[in-house]
Amino acid sequence: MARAYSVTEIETKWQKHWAESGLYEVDNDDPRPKFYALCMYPYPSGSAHQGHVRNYTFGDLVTRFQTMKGHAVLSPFGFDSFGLPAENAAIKTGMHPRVFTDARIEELRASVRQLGAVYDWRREVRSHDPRYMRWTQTIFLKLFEAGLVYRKQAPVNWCPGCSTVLANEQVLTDGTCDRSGDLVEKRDLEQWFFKITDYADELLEGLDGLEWPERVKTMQRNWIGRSEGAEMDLVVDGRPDLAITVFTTRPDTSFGMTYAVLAPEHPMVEVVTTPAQRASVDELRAKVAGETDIERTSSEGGSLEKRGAFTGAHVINPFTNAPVPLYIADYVLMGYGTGAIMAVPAEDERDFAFATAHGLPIVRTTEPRDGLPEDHVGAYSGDGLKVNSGFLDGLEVVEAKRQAIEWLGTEGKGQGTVNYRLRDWLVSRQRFWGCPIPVIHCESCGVVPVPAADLPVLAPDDVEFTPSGKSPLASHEGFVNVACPTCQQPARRETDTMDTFVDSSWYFLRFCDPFDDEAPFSPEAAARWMPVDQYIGGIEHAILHLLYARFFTKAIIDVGLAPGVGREPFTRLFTQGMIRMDGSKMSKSKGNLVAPTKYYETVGADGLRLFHLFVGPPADDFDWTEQTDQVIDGCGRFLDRLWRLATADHQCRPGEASTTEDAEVRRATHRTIKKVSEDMERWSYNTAVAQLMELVNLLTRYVKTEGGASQDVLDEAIDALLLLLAPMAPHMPAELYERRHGAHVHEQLWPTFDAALVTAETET
RNA sequence: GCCCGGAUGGCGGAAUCGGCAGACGCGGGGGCCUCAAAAGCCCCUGUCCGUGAGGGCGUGCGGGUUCGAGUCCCGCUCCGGGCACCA
Repeated sequence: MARAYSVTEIETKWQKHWAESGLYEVDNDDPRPKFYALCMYPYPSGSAHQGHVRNYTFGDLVTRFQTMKGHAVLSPFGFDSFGLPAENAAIKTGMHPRVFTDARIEELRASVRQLGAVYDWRREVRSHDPRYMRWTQTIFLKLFEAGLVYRKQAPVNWCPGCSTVLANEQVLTDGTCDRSGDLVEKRDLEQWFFKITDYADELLEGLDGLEWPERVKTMQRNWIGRSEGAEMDLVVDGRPDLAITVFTTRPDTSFGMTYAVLAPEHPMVEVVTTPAQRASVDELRAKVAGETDIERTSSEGGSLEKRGAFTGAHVINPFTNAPVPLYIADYVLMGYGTGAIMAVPAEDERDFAFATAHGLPIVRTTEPRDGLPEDHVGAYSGDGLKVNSGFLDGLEVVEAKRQAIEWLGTEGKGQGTVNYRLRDWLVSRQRFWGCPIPVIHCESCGVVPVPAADLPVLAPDDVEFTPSGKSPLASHEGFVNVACPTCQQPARRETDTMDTFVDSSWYFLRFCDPFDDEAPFSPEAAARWMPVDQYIGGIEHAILHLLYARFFTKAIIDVGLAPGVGREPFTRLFTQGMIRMDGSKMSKSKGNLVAPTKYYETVGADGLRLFHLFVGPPADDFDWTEQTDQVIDGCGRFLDRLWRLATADHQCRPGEASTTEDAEVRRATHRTIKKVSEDMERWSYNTAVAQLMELVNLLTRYVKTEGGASQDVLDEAIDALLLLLAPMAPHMPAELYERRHGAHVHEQLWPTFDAALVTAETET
């Protein structure tokens, strides 16, 4: 499309100006009130795609808007530059991951500049920079010394495609890897963990005070999965020395326990199974061992009879002293609670189904006040009064729970307890392109931290990237063999690297003080800028990154590295919608990217940015369709109309407003300032753009009025338009404002409106 | 199964606190300008009846509250997302 002005010339000119003027570089002693605006730092995958454009358009808008509102805005940029794609490229092409990554960073940085987005580039942080790695490793060791990092042998998620273990959070619901899509296997391996479970309660409670999308908070709550209940010991009948601990959220139903169940992997299975039942128990255990989690948890997992087996043993119900049979069943999971349950078929759906299939008794312990309906079948898990429950009879469920727990404590048979779905964070990865875990294994001294003076531990460059499925680090003798820092005897270096989510769990703190070479950051600098006032990113990080970063911030404070810093890092979170094309997410892997580049030549970065703001609510997904190019052209047309309006030689009357039309235009101008200001605060950019379009439409008619427009009224309106548009589509307003006033639009204060002019004329 | 969202013209969407439904844009139709086209400018564009003035209907479906409901309440349908043998 033909444009009213020279897009490329103007955009290049202003991008150069912003880079050179230092307007968006802020120092830590800046006297203005602070505002920390942050987009989630990207994995450098090459030139920016539409998802980036959308993200950085929002972020840049916030930065420029808050600057015009008089804030010192910290707006940094960096790169989450460790990760698997670079290593896979190395295996494929032989190119070192650093060379590959640095080139991708260069591309992304350039294309972000082309968008007209402004940052304090002096503060750039890259995960793989030794100056950053040093502090990632320092923090790791601080957490290690504080007991928040530990090593243990555990059944872990192994992704064959990535040749490494994964955190629970990286395994999708269907049991596949969130990166490669491969089916994840269980392997028993010695691995490194962060004790995120120590923070489960704080991570849960902290959510209440955050201005985050409700669904993100809900997802985190579900993921943490807190449930209150009780643990109690069930003594094995005839073996007073043996007891099985079970967890229940319904201790009030204990009198209705008619059997108990162990997870097939439970260590007690071996001990209690009678010779007569050995065969059927082993058969079920073998079946379960051969199944993936999906097969096991699928509801079509076979008939219920086949999914459980009697162990031959009985356990004593502590409330009734009666023995009940002990089963194993695949519906009880070793990974949750104690791996064993008391079964109350009358008040639990799964227990009911299992009891029915195995002919086990069902004893009701809760009656709703109005009784159960005649046709009621199955379990009843609602409120009511206790029956068949000894000393609990007649009590409400809540009170019965309390008294049952109290009784367990008095009798020494159990206690109230809380269980979480959240597991500790598995952070070790058997990969090369990540931050090395800075410890040394010594036969006599055990696990020895690398001394601070020797940090950072860097991976050697002379390694071979072969598709062997093994980390190049493990086979590099020069890297592995090292003297123990404590006893000087030959020792071996740890060859695992950290999950890249560790890097992204503290980068926002480093941005506050990125030049510090004495510490990860100075606590004063972090306290000055933190928390992030507006965090912007994709919904895909709702659990992983956002949960880890919250945990890390708290842990860093608790090990003494960040006194005075708030415990919640992100006050306000905005999650932008996805861009879809043909029904699936627009992404490099789907191969359905629409490169932004071609639009820079037609409608410019301004036009493309305006499109992303205008297309719909920022939080909603949108579909890239055949119509999209026409809408983008429409945004370019709007910019043209404004350009012509501001530059054409209109036949104007000099001086102030005098006609009805003048008054109407003045009112419209001030209403627009009010509306756009409000819309900016509430993330309603699509309506803000619409409001600007309305004013341009009105002015287009106004300059054609009989007798001419008032020069003052027109100037006021056009200046307002340029100021309001400046955070959204920054180049063109910068150019016009300079031509009109010889000043920089982004250095002006955000316009205010005259309250007397915005009250609509009342009609009945 | 449980928990969140959502459903408005041909399309994307607007209506912020219960007060003119459809702002703004795209698409479509007509006109001006032009030798012609592009660009630009102007007008129309929910739907049905009517030549017209005008009128009927209309925010997924069925009820309700209210002077007044896209918006609030009750009961559904469909779509999207999250969680899911979690004891």
